[in-house]
Amino acid sequence: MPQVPPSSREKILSVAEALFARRGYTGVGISTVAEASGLGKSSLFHHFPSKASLYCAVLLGVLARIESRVLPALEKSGTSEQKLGNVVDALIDALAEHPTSARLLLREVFEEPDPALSAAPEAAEIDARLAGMIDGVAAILEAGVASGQFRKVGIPDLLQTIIGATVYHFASGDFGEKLLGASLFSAAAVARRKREVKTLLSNGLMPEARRSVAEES
Amino acid sequence: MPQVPPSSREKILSVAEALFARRGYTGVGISTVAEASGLGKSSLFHHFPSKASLYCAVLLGVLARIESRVLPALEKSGTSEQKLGNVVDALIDALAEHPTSARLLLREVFEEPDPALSAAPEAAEIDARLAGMIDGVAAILEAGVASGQFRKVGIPDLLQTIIGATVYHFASGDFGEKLLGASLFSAAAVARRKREVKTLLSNGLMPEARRSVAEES
DNA sequence: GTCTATAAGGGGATAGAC
DNA sequence: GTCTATCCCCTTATAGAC
Repeated sequence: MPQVPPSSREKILSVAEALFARRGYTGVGISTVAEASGLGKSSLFHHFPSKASLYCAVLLGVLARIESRVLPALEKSGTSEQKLGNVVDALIDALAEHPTSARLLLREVFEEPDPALSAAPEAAEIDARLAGMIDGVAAILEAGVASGQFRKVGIPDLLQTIIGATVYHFASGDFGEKLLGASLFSAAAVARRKREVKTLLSNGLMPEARRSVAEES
Repeated sequence: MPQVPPSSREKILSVAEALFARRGYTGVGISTVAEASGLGKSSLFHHFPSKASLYCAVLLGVLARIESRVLPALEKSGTSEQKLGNVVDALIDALAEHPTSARLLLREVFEEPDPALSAAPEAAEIDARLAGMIDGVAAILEAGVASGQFRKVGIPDLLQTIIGATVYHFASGDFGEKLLGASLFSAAAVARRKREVKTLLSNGLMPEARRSVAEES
């Protein structure tokens, strides 16, 4: 957290992140971001040359925050189950840290990008960094299947399920909170989410009749 | 499928469904829908009084298609595992039937609705019908836990996981296809998705050391 | 680094001819 | 039931004063 008052650039980025997460790229106008930042419309263009570049800057910041948790977790050693658990913990911590992260990530993953956005020079980098993290998780799953620690499972399908269980979950906003009857982001809800996802995966991926007396809370 | 050429209204609905699914409510203009339908902008307003009402009409059509498969599946009897499997099959069939369905549903579930949309009279009905299906699935899960056929699991969290594994999966578009290396909607991909999701859930929800020699393809 | 002013175009929606 | 023409507002972006 900044000890000094945030620069205009930081203020714009944080305001834009909140708005883009809620309403999407096309749903937010530059003027809205400017007003919420306490600036005039055209002052914004002094800091970011275009709306698309502002959006990309927001997204790169989100990716950096996620990577700072997930990439170290990918390096940890242990059984395949432990390694997968570490990554799930790290990813969920990352997504729970800022309520905007999962929403922006989910949009990036399923939404057809605006022409202005796909033309942006940062677009390729964003894709590559996302793909890098996914490849890291895929490697853990593949090793687990190859070593017999996980049953034979479709890796891409499992990746999709993991993304759904994490990114979608923390992106689900009011709908998810209505379903849970409570905040998605409270410490208790985040801890429960980690436990539920890891337990489902551990049990669901177990290769044979090797179930121990797993932790039944 | 229609034996007669589609009416303008049907043409508009199908065109709008494709566009809204890809680009979202704010990402699609009325003029785009009109042109793609082979009509002028204002002819569209003869069929739908506003953009919001067109969007709601699209969404209600999607919901009707999903309900036509999921609601009957909710009535089938069997073990909890069989009942859950039937619903997952039905839901995946429904989402695989039209590539637009999952995208529109996912938007509905995670996106902040445009003011014009939340003000629409159909909004409450859309929410209610979505909630109805979710309640039906929740009832199956609760009965399974209560009877000991499923281990003790957080129902809302599990619902979120199921939504992620189905709705998110079929909404993931190019990203998902790049991950799978093939179409999300081919008969083979759909069948595999059903199998992977049902197997993960069956194994993951099993209460104790009761694993049989589950089908390893 | 922020502002006012303006450009140039697109948005949803309406009126009225045919 | 479809069209042309129009209204008014909001959009991104630029120019230039302070």
